[in-house]
Amino acid sequence: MVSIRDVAKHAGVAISTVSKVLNNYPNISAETKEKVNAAIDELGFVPNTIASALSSKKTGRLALLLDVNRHAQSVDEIPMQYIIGAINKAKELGMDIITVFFTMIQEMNVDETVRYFQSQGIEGLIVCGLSKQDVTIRRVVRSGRFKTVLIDAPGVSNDTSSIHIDNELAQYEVAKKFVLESGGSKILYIAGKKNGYVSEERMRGMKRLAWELGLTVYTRTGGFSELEARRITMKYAGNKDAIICASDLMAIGAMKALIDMDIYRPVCGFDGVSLMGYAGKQMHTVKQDFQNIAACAVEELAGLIEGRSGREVIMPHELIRIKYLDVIS
Amino acid sequence: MVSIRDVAKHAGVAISTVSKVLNNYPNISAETKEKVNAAIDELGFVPNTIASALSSKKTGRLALLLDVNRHAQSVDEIPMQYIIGAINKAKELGMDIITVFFTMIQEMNVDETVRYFQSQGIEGLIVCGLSKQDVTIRRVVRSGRFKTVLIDAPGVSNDTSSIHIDNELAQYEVAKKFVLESGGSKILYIAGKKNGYVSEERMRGMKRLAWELGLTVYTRTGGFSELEARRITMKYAGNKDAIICASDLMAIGAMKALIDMDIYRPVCGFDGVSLMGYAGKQMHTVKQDFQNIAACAVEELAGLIEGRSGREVIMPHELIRIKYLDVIS
DNA sequence: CTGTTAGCGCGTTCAG
DNA sequence: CTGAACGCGCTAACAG
Repeated sequence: MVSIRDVAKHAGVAISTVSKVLNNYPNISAETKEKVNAAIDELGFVPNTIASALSSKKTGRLALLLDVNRHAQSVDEIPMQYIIGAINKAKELGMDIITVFFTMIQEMNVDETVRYFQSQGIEGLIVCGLSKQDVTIRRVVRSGRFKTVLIDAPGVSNDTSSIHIDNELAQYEVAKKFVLESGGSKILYIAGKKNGYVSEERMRGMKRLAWELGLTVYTRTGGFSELEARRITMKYAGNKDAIICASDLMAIGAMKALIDMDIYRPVCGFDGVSLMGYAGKQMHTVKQDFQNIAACAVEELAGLIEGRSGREVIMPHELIRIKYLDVIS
Repeated sequence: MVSIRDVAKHAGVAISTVSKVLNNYPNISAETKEKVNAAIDELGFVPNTIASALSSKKTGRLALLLDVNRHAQSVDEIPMQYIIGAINKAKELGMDIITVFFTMIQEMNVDETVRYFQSQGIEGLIVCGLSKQDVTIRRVVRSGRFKTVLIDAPGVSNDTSSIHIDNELAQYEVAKKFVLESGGSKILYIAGKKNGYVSEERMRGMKRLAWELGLTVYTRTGGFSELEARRITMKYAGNKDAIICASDLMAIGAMKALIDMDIYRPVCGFDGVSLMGYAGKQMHTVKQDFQNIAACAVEELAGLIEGRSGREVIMPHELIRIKYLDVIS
């Protein structure tokens, strides 16, 4: 392995000079800079991130915490989009990301988790979809030992930012468009989780609309589960005019139930996952750009690490209509 | 940050002794081991992986190379399953994984890629679904600088293992069961990619069956694309008895085409993705356990790193029938 | 069985 | 503007 020392020797300068060239320090003559770069090229020198991290105490390593059930044959489109967005942006910024699942952390206590990240040289955390019962993670975040960006969860502090779309507004908007278009006033609203942050916000949006349009809204929580949404629809959709769901997956469940019940009711979703297309239906929904959200989270985290203060970032959303052909074409 | 030195002082032993305790070296008396462990607990010491890696030259870092189009609203179930399986196993073995996408590497040349991995202290690569035109990655692998496990691609050497199901057999089996059950002898076979490894193997299985049962098989390559499979089906399915696809995604495309054409033909898939359930159809297919395959790949890679020689590992597959309710229940 | 001594490859003063 | 020297936290021979 060719090291910085070899480069220095080859270029006829001191090690520190090479280091300075590498890290773009000022006060290096263009001439020596050239010499050094030439030597680097000739020797095929590769700066060793590990040594650099040890010495500088800056690792540039982030952890992306995701909530996926490892055994379920679940539909993991959203986590995957987060991963893609985060990794690409991290690469761009010269950082690297390790992906961690909530399930792994659930097997550890706060201390172990902190130690795990610490020993790995993790400087920052991006936590996706934290809910109120994820106490361990919550405490890890609050320990303040890591800069953190929370996606879809509140919590801003000096070293914690929060990033999400305006869930209340989005739910309000999409539901309004949907209701005005499909008519009807007796609505079945299948919400997310009780105590879920985004769920509550979306619920508020729904309530606001109900008040505004004088709708009768019957609400149940489906836990973002397709199956549960299906059950709820079976049970309560019969005497309603339309169904509004707090996620696309639940909307699919609702649609399946309607098919089984052999009745038609318009359905409205939320998230804009491409999976919807496979359900073969046309539907109003809110589209979130998960990749972009994750990318912004990485940038935000880089900012926190560099010393900026935490803040709340609201991402844009879009109202769309997913159609059968959207996926295929 | 409390370091190994502090622990040593606190326990009244030498630094190296602590190190030995940490790494479970032999020849340490139970007594001093206790002392050291006590000190570790009291001080809340966290071994620094980075320093350890620098010193020992063993990083325990693997890269998982995945082929996902970053911009496509693609269906990423399979990559996600690989990620989950690999990460969980890696954690279990005390290694860590960074995920890398083919697209990132395509922007680099061989040298840059090797350097990138080297500088990150990557010791091993798990490459999923390498195809013949991925020349850069191919060369990186052949450079022999990294231990490598190839999932779904051939190539065994001293420091390279290959791991995959028996594609020929699986295609043969599922197609046979499918054909015998649904009847008919004029088959449209939508293969994967020309020059794709798994594609060719599956094709061989199909040919063997055709020969054995005296089937007439009309073959087109759909490039594992849903849209392409759809086009092919539109064009050629009319005068066939059944359609066999080299992937579930293409099977979905075929089904959609059949719906559009308003004709019925039985369809057979391959992979066993849960996504199939959303298409709302019942279908024969081959089920692969992607999580398990990835987990085995990690283990295999760990073995290679420890000095074992490369080899070929054949994973089991299953013949299943995906039904409408499989996903939901 | 334990302690001493060298580094691993790099970043960073601080003299020159 | 440059270079010598030290140390990051740990592992790995070697002595004892």
